[in-house]
This record gives sequence, C-alpha cells and structure tokens, in this order.
Amino acid sequence: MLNHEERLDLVFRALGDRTRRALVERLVRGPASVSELAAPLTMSLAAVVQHLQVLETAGIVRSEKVGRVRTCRITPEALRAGEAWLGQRRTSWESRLDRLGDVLAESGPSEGSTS
Amino acid sequence: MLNHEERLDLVFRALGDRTRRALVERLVRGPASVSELAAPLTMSLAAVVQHLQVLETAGIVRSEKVGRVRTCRITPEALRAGEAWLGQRRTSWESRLDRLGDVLAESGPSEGSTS
DNA sequence: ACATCACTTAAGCAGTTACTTGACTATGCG
DNA sequence: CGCATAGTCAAGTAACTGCTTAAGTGATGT
Repeated sequence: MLNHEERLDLVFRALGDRTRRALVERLVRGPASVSELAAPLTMSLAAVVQHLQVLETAGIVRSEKVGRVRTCRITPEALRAGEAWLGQRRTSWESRLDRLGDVLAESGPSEGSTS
Repeated sequence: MLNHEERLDLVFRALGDRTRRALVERLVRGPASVSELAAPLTMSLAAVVQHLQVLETAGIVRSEKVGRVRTCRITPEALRAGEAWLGQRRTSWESRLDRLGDVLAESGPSEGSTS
C-alpha cells in the first residue's frame, strides 16, 4: 500500500536526478529496452537498471520482460500527480495574490495608501 | 551559476520530502517566520531551518531577516519550472499516443485489423 | 552444443541526507 | 541590566544514494 504523500515522495525524488529525467525523456517518445536506454549513458548497465527500478517503484515507468528483453514504457499517472500537486500550489499562491490585490484596490487608487 | 538541469535537480529533490512539501503548502497561503513554520512540526527548530535552506537553494523560497525574525515566502518561478517540465513530458507522451491513434485509424475502422 | 546477448543479483563503498544536541549570537522588552 | 525570544552554527550519526565490479541466469543465434 502506498498513500498519496508517499507516492509524491517517490515521484519527486525519482525526478530529482538528471539520469532518471533523461530516461523519462527518452521513454515519452516510446517504449525501449534496458540496453537501448543504457546506450547513450556513460554508466554501467547495472546502474541504469537501478535507476529504472526507482522510476518503476515511483509508478512513473512499468516494464515487462519478453524472452530476454525487458521493455520499459511510461505510466503517465504518476507524472500527472506531480504536475497536479505543483499546479494546485501555484493556483493557491496566485489566488492569494489576487485577494491581496483586491484588498489593496478596495482602499482606493488615490486614497490614503499604506506608506 | 546554476543551469536549467541543476535547477530541476534541486527543485524536484527539494519537493521529494513531506516536511518540505508541508512547508511549501503553508507558505503558499502567505509568508511566515521560521518559528511559525516550525510550530506544527515535530522536529527541532534547527532541522526546520535546514529544510528551509534546501527550499531556498532550490529557489522555491526566499527569506529576509528583520530584527531577529526571518520571514520566508514562496518564489513561484522554481515551482513553475517543475510544473513546466512535467507538462512538456506529458504532452510529448500524449501527442505520441495521438500519432499512434492516427496510424491505427488510417488502417480503417473495419478493415483488416492487427488481430 | 556452445557462445553470445540481455539482463539480474549481490556485495561493497564513497558521498549525501535528515536528523540530533549543545553552545552561541543577536534582538527586544520590562 | 537581565532574561526570554528567535534564530544560527558546528559536530556527530544512522540511514540512504548512486555508483562500481563480479559472478550468475536464462534466452537466442549458428
């Protein structure tokens, strides 16, 4: 079991690494095998597999093995959850600024200001 | 100096921690002092300050000290950068699915399908 | 059958993170 | 002044990360 906060922990932490973001960038253009994903990277294959596991436990990627090839693909829900969290905080912040603007406008543009 | 990838590293890593997300959630509702931010949390004040430093180096929060009180507030640009990254990858993924759908549709809805 | 390919698993290690405690430095207030 | 408030700084530590290498496992190609 994995609640919403735990999921966000895993998603944001997973994305907080260039290599893993690079993997995501490759995978949004379509599925790929582990070796295809590893090819452009300078690290060992084992290291790439470990990064993929991080992405997979975060729910960002899923993979299935056919024969000896593991094919990885994006699962967009987790990315959407991260985007949604950020969007909600941004709108919350913006609406606060709006209310603040309203209060300042209410005091009148030429009436006695705060200064 | 801090390039775009480094900034994203810091932003996503900063958000990959519940405590820091809680601090952000508090701060989107308006500025607060360090002790106000620490009050609802169970950890030491020093620990909260350390979390705030992580948020500040990520560019998510800025703070200024007046007298003996440090007041923290959100800087929304960094959050927007994270949201933008996620949004771009999502649309990239979605447009790929659209193209895939087009190709499948092109073969004709009642013509010989893949099965 | 045998080699090769595509991973998989495990161990180890340097560096980082998320805390803690304790000592310290300003304010600000009566 | 004297004392509480609001942080600041430095050390220490246990757990976690991001790698590495090396030794498997189980397809696949010839």
